[in-house]
Amino acid sequence: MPVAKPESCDSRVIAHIDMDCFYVQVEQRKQPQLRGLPTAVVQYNEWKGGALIAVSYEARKFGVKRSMRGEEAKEVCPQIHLVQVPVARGKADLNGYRNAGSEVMSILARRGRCERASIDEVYLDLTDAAETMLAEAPPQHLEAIDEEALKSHILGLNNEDGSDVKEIVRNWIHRCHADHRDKLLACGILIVAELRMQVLKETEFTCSAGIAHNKMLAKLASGMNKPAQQTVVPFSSVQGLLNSLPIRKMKQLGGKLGMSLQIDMGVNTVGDLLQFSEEKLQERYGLNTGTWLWNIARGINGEAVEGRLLPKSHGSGKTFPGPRALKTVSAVQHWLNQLCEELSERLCSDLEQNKRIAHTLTLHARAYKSSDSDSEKKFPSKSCPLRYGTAKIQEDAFNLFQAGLREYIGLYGVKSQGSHYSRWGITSLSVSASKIVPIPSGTCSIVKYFHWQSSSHFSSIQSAENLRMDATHLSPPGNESYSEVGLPEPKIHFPGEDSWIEDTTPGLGLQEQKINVWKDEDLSCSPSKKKVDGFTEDTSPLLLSGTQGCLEQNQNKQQREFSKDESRFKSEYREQKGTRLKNKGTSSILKFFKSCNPSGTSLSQEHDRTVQGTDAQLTNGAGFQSSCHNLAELNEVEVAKENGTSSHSYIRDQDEWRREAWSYNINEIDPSVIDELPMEIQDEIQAWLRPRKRPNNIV
DNA sequence: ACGGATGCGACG
DNA sequence: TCGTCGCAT
Ligand SMILES: Nc1ccn([C@H]2C[C@H](O)[C@@H](COP(=O)(O)OP(=O)(O)OP(=O)(O)O)O2)c(=O)n1
Ligand SMILES: [Mg+2]
Ligand SMILES: [Mg+2]
Repeated sequence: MPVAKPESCDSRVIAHIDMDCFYVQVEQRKQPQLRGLPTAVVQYNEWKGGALIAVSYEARKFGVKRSMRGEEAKEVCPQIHLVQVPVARGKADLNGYRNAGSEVMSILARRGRCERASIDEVYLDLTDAAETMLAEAPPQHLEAIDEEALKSHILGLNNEDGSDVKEIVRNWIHRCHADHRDKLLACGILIVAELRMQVLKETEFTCSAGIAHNKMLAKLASGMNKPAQQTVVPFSSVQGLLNSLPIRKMKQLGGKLGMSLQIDMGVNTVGDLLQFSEEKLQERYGLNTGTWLWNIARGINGEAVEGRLLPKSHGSGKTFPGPRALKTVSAVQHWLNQLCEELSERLCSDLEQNKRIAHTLTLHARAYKSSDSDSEKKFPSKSCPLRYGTAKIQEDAFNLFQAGLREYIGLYGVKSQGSHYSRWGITSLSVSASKIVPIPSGTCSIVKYFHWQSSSHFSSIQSAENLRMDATHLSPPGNESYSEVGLPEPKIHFPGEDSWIEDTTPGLGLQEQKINVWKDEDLSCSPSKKKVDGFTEDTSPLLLSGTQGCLEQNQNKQQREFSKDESRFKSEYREQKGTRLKNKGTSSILKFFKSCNPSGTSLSQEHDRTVQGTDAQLTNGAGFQSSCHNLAELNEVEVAKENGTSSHSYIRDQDEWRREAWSYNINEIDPSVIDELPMEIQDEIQAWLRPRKRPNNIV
């Protein structure tokens, strides 16, 4: 499964940092009186006290475990404090934890490349920082070693046996005879200790860390001594560590693969893997996995730490177990609306804070079918272009659901829902947004070039044509092959339920309105917005809801400044196949931004991946106040213009879609702007220009 | 079918 | 690509 990479002598300094009982700490920061007490975070208190998803170390002493029920926990630890996960829109709301995780990450990213590995952990590549320290201020010459560093656990050292451990650690850090790799790890110890102290000081959270020469070992080490400790894996201790390590403890081997190794191959420890040749492992588990296993057995893991602080997707979902399964279309629609509302908020936050736009909306569902106790059938996932705006997301998600449902039902006969309404039940629903790319807004001159402009409030009602058109307006690298599931199709009739749905055939506008009305009636749980006019879908400004990292806020201010500019910039991009700019690769622009954006307070790393072939067509009303709202409208406006000026046919094949999405009209770019760009960018742009003067691909 | 809500990567 | 699956926190 995991991809393998080579590297004979890997001397990188990699750290893995994992927050201690993270959700608990987040709640304890909110309620400091809970600190030091046995505490757990539960979600959905109603049933058996809710399920535990995080447990404090005090509570763990009593045997309290994750996935216990609240009531169980009370049994083994009567004094335990159970804190509920916040609920919004009838579902768990994890945003507080996400934001807390972002706080931590912005600190941990200070000393080297940082990869968000989960909501509470990151990998760091500290190689450069360690090398620099070794050259400029080697630990050997330091008189005072930080106390936190002295508390490190160094695998393979004679510690844990009584004598003065800190002295031993101090000696290990200081010693001059160490080989280069150990010296680098010694630097890693100091850097990580410092980072962890900064995290504690600035967030009040403790964390634990592993420091090693690769991600696998660092991850392994971070979990060995918790909480609030750090563990180092010198090269010399690797084999000893792995030889006795149960195979399931290795990341990626905790499931079927690990079980297969154990049962089919008799591999109980990672060391047991050494007996098998790479070919043997490949033969059984495939080329990639085979090589990966062979390497893992030897402590080799060349996977790079990706520089990515932000998630690649956003999802919102809920399960409806057993008797609670959704059995009517309107119930599904209700919950889809909730999920989409949350998703839309988070997309809006992402846009504001990180200037990123998501391009694909996906709906996942699970269903059971009690027709002939043949339950457990796969409900197909469906995706479509993502249009911003809560109501649009809701509408599109609902259409995706209907498309999935038609398929799902069709698989065993469309007829059956006629007389006795469907026998299906939806046991889980989720919507997610993916293909998230930064809005290109590179150098200062480019930023100036993009005048964020105001847009008036248009109706959000869209024609079916536009619904297709705006799909690819702002597009991620190479996508745009979308099926028609996003198109409004005749609604399925479910007699006896959802009566109003049956007469929504004519237009989206009607349906939209009805949805809103329905929402208004039955959705009192949604606090912020009460005004629903048929058009403006979501008037609650997301800006107010965020407890967002202050880091990005600065950039928002910057954008607000630009947004005051009334003038308008517009360009269309046209690009030919083959000259498409890649996210990674040899783009000079990419290199340029990489070299000039080493530090920064924003979690957004847009500059590292600028020039996605998209263009900023964003406009913005009064400041940024309604930015999210306007974005959706803007898409439509631009599309409409596009239609008018270039007379596109909206019946095009996928290839045309692709070109469309990447295309722009170079003639509308002011040449003088190019002169302001750095030379290496100018070169590249000049290279684009010539081949670009070509006839259009459009009719 | 009460182990929920998310998120990532690889496969075909 | 999309959709499915595995694995993870
Ligand atoms: N099955 C899981 C595992 C984790 N989490 C959430 C709650 C945790 O607090 C957070 C981090 O997961 P960890 O595995 O890192 O566990 P903790 O941080 O809670 O404890 P530890 O100190 O062992 O890392 O993710 C979750 O919701 N569901
Ligand atoms: Mg943790
Ligand atoms: Mg974790």
